[in-house]
Amino acid sequence: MSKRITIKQIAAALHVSISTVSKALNDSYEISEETKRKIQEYAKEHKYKPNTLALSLQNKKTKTIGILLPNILTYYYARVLRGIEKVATEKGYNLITCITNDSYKKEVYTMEMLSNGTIDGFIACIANETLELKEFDHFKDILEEGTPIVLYNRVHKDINCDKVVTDNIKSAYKATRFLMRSECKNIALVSSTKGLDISKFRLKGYLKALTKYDITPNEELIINLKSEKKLKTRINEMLDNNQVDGIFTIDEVSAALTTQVLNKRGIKIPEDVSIIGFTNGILSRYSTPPLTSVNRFAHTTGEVAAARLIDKIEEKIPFNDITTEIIKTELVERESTKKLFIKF
Amino acid sequence: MSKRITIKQIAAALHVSISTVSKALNDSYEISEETKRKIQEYAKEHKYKPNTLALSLQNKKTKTIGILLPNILTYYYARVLRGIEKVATEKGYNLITCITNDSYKKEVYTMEMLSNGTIDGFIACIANETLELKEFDHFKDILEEGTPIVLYNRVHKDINCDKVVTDNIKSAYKATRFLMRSECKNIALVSSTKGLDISKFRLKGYLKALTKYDITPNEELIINLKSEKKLKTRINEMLDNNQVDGIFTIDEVSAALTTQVLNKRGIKIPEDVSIIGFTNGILSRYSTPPLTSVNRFAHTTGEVAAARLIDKIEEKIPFNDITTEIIKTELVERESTKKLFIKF
DNA sequence: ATGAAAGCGCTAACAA
DNA sequence: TTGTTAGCGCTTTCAT
Repeated sequence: MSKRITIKQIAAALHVSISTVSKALNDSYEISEETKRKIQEYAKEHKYKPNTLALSLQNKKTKTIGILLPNILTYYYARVLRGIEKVATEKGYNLITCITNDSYKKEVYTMEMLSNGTIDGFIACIANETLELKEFDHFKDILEEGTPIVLYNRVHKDINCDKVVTDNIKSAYKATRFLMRSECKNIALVSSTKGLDISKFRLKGYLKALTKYDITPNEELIINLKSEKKLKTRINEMLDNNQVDGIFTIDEVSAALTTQVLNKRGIKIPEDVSIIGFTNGILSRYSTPPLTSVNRFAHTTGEVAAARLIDKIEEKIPFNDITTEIIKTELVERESTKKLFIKF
Repeated sequence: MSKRITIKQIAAALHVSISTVSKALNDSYEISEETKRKIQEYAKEHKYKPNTLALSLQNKKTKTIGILLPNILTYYYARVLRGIEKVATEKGYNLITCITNDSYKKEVYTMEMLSNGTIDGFIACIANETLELKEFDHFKDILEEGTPIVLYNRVHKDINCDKVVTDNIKSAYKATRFLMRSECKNIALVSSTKGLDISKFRLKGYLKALTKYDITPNEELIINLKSEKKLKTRINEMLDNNQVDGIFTIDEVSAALTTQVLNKRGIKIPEDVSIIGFTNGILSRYSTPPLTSVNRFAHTTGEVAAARLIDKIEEKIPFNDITTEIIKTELVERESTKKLFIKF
């Protein structure tokens, strides 16, 4: 257990000054080849590694980004993280990752903790609780201090910083329209994320599509619950009392549970009922049958957010140049919807 | 954009010395109530936050743990991370998370990067490539330096440090036995992770169970591929030419694809064929039908690893006290296997 | 009760 | 070409 060696120790061992060692290790032109060689050799031999902390203290730059995720078990966030990680690594940045669990308190605490020189900037998705409380002072304070923040997925207009979002309304509109074009007449909506913005916006897109095509929305066909707990029961009830030939599921869990219910009832997908999902995650790809769904490009979201933040940190963009990037979506056709012969 | 304030600035503003400010902020008994009040008020007013970097440099402790994950999209690793995160937060530690993508180079680079004062210890899952190359010097060097490491899931005997693992052989044995007890005679194995230790060990457990119950393993019933690419084709071939009434799938993706194939062929689960999976992730829970599978307690794995590492860091356990913790598994019965009436 | 000074590991301006 | 010194933000002896 040989502790790490410092520049000072090298200096002492080689009877030169500390700054000579520093310069030699940085390959400065000021130092003679002879001395450089000697010092570098000694350093290598003793596995010298510069102390990052000391460097950061000096440069006022840590090359570290703080990431806030509401959770990591949802495929979407895992993929966003992957995207961030990719460009961060390319540009030599490390990631400090914190999972807020959608708690306001944890979010505030974490941001306080990290905004003291530990990180150069934040990439964050606002916790649900924070959004409900409408308490954004911690974001504002940090921006005030000159630390850049990029918000993704969940944002709020009161926080004046860069944002990367998905157009939920438009995407839901397109998904619903797709069902109509594949000849579905009675299109239901199933959600287990009531209360979240995404749920609100996707519902809006669904309603917009129906209205646009002169279909009066039927309340009985809209299941919008806060959790997945009673979802199966409600879907069964709906199917007991209504004719349904298309279902737009707002989140992956809803899609999976809907599929399970239909299967239990002996309803064939897509022959009897078509299903279209949102968020093209692992559940969609590997479900039986594979699910047609809206791909959100989570990975791109992460990449864009990271690139933007790093540009801000490195002052390639002025701090006050604020933008909102909208990541487009794409419909991935699989086997849970009927093949369309008329393309549009 | 008002930059962060330092202790020095407070001292200047209040015409006291730096050390007085430091002591006052730390509520030292040496300072008069009067002065303390004045200083603390001023600090609060100007939102003073101590610079973590400077503190870490001083204490030689960063209260930060480096986490190495082969990937984050697999539910298992996401859950391990969650477990680590939980205890780390409780004990006031931050996490620097790095995804190695199973690359040896990235693993070495990351560990080099972080082991320079940035982190107090590592929790790591060895990258596949590293395991293939059998190159463990980076781990050994870091341990030499006195930085503790806890390895989880994938380990190697040449690395002498704390470990947290699953008993793959035993678990696979139990899963296979379960199929036999639910009256399956011809039990196939499907894997898309050939080459990994997990694949090797689970296969071993499967064979052990067959042998134990006097069944001669049939090579035609063992599909062990390196990726999921040709998996469906191979499963179809197997089903074309063999009688199969039980399938042990070694990973979640194999389970999902097997389910898709059976469904396409009109084979009923579990009436015609029972399936049992490994790793009780999101795919198992939400598949149609829900999958009976071996639960690995990924969350516990993370918790145990983190607790152990922090104890090491805080020197509650001597550095040389090395243990290997085996996390037990549990079979979660769902709908992809026949109900057993004889419990065991 | 307050302050001066050294030091954590390193860089960089300046001097020799 | 090499060394001295100050300083990054903070804590902690040791004087005063």
